[in-house]
Amino acid sequence: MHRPAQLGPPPPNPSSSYYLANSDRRSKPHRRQAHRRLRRLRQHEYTFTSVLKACAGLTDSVNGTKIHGVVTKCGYDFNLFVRNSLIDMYFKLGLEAFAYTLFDDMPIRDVVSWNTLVSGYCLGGYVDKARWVFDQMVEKNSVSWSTMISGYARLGRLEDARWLFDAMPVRNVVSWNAMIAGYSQNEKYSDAIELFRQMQQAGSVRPNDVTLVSVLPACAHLGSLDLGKWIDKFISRSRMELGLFLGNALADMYAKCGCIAEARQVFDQMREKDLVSWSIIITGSAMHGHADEALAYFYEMLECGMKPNEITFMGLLTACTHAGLVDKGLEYFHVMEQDYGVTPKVEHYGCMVDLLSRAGRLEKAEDLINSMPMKPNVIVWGALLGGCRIYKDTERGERVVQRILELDSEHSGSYVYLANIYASLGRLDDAAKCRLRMRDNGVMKTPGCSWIEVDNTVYEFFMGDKSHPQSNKIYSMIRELGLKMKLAGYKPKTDLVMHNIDEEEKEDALSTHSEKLAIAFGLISTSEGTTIRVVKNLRVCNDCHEAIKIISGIVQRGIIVRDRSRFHHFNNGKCSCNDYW
DNA sequence: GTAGGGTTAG
Repeated sequence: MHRPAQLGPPPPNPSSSYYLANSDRRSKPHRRQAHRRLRRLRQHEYTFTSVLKACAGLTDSVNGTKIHGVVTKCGYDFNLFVRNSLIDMYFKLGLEAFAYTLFDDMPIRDVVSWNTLVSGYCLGGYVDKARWVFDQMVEKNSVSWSTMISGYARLGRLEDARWLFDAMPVRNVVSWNAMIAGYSQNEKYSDAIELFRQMQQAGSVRPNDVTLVSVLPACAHLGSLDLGKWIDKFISRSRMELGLFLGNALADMYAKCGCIAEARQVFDQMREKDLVSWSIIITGSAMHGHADEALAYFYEMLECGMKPNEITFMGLLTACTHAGLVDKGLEYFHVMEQDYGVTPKVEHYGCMVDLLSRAGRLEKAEDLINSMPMKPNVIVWGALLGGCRIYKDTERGERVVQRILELDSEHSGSYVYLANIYASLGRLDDAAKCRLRMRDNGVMKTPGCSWIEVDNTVYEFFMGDKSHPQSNKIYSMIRELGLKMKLAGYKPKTDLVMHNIDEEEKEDALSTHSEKLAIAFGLISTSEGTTIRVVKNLRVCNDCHEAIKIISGIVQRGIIVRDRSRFHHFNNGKCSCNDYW
């Protein structure tokens, strides 16, 4: 690739591949000669186009421009294929001006040329321009449609994407993949899964590895283990190769659905592993609280000659956080830049503040924030606020709240925290004022929401939700459990609930938290002994954590809850996090 | 064999 001069002298007039095909039919030797010339031409074409493609993929603008020079010198720059590749390369290198000039100078243009232009506009973020060109195109093929669809999807304009998807005459795998990936990458996970189901119902197109790589993250986020397992079987059934992307996506799905053992199995099974694979298995172990394994994987990875990046260190630091390994965490934090050349980002500082705050070292956490080379964000301060809440350091907490509200006047957690502190200090007027201010500013608390999958369907529950058709049964299950739990000595931890309601209402509010509803639904709709798996969008509250521990003992079932930051495996009245989270 | 679809953290 770096010595394109070796290509040898070009055929006399390479841009004339069109006439070559129809000329020189006078005699056999002539025809043979022409044939040979054509073949040589194609060979050069092929070499140029694939080298240009490589430059585009590697974003290697130095070699890209060099090869453009060679192409011109050999007289190939008006060859249709080569010209298309050149334009595409320049778009992908971000050198739009070159691409436009080349496009304008084309003697002939085909669908591919126009598709390249549309794709180039999309890459530059000019979707509306792309759409204008697309609408003008007389001849369109499925590539044109898919290009437009993913152009919209990349910018989050899913409705426009979907409109085109529905409008296109013939859909192939790539069109389906583009739309599914669009949903998946814009966090519309249920839509991604729904469309995947429609794809199978349509039956005309068989999903390929790319389809699955787009659906698996959706399963991972929603905790849709049934579908994930089905995909795993589908992979072995159709003898698909477990390549890097597919293996990574599958392992991550298992890890995020609470099956760390299966994740490890997939990981071990993969013949090739890259940095992403290692990061997945390290982060996965961390989420399950298996800090030792996360660290072991880290060292194994180093032995394989992999260089850790910022994501790898996020995994390591969260592993330390969830296991309370403060000193280890500090050690890695210091070493990451010195020994591995990975500069800590805000996220890493956030992780460290979290680690220190949870361990009760609030002073040190605050010092760390003040020593940050960049501006601390709401997440970093929020981690400290969490510590203040656990260790009831109200003085520091108030100070932190001020800083948070300076950054984000709509930070709901701060208002709730402040109101609760005032209330617990008996300053009910201040508490009321705080809540009023919250309402006046239009601050909305993120509603707690839990998902559970039963019979291939993911059900969603909000706090106090009564929209489920089996609502009555769910609530009587909760009442029944409540009685048994009281007998087992459980007392609701009402101190973190809003203070403007009385004790009985507080208990009620607690008992209808979304995770409890989901668990109750799981209990009535699955057979005895089945493990219950719930995913929650926020962190599990203290009371729910206690309650679920007891429930797991009463019903003799494993209950696995994934909250915003980690996994809790409840069994026989205990939780895998050892109450440290 | 020039154009379109893909995994990890926050």
